Amino acid sequence: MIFLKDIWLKTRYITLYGLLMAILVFVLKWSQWRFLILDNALDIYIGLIAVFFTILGVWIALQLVKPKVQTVIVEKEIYIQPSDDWAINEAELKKLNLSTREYEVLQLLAKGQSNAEIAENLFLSLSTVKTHASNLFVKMDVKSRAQAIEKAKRLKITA
Amino acid sequence: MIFLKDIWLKTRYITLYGLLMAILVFVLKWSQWRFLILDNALDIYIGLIAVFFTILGVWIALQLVKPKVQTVIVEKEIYIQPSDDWAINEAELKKLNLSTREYEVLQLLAKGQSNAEIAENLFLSLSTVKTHASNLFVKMDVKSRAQAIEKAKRLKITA
DNA sequence: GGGGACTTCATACTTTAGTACCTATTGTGC
DNA sequence: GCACAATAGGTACTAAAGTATGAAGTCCCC
Repeated sequence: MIFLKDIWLKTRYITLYGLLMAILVFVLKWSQWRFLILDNALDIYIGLIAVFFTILGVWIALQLVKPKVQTVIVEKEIYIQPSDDWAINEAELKKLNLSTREYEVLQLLAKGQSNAEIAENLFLSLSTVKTHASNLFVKMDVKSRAQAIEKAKRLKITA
Repeated sequence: MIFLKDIWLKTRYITLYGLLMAILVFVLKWSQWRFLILDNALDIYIGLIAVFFTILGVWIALQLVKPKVQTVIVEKEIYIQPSDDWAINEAELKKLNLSTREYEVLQLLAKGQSNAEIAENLFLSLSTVKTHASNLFVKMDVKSRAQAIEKAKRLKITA
């Protein structure tokens, strides 16, 4: 049913337009006899159609117009330590023998993110993040994320 | 002349629309004779008008409608080199306006200690440590000890 | 001497974190 | 093909962390 709803949402305007056209054709077919009798009324007839379809066109356009996206850039101060000693990094990192995913989790964890936030950022479930974090703590020989952050910062193994 | 130009700019769409209508009426008046002969062609005639005015409506709407503006705020990170590595410490610390006890708690917290451990080290109850920590987080504008540690290390306000 | 901070502690509660254990899939190397 | 590591995810539980609110004492300053 979700599938059908999706199609409806994507094609609703076209569908509505089609239906309107169909109804209109029917109305015209039925009403043209009256107008053919009152031959002089053709101008009015045409005028009404013109107005109607103009309004319809305006309406369609209003529905379809894509909102323009205006980007506002807000400056945000970020303090970062000037990288002087920049090598211990690799050596200590290898010792820990972390897997790719574990390291990725550590990166975000060391930025102070919660498990839920990490899960969102890495497109993982909360369970998986917890599993990775738990394994990470064992490998790093720490007992909490707080200690993990402290150690990561101390060993300079964070990006 | 500027005055005239101003009026033109403000009313150009309406004027153009009026002109188009006038031309159309003329064309219709002239052409209806032919269509009245080919009576069966009325449907096609109506159809063409419908399509034409729909398109016209869309065009008018696109010209007149103010674009929907959707504002997206993007944070631009500006990396600031903390001036001289080992003095910001004091400056940043003062900004936070921490009390003595809060700062002591922060010290241990930033070493990765749990609330219980901090309580032991400072001879406080767990409640008190939690209270200090909570107030600390407010002053530091963070939401968890993880963020507090990260920020403390980044600002270099730990002993 | 009263108001305002800081400090200490408590209770009650909600939310995260963390652990343990299990299933399942996908590459990689032997 | 199969073992193995890595990845992803689930349930169920316990343990911390964090919030809210209130109470009480100390110290200092106007």
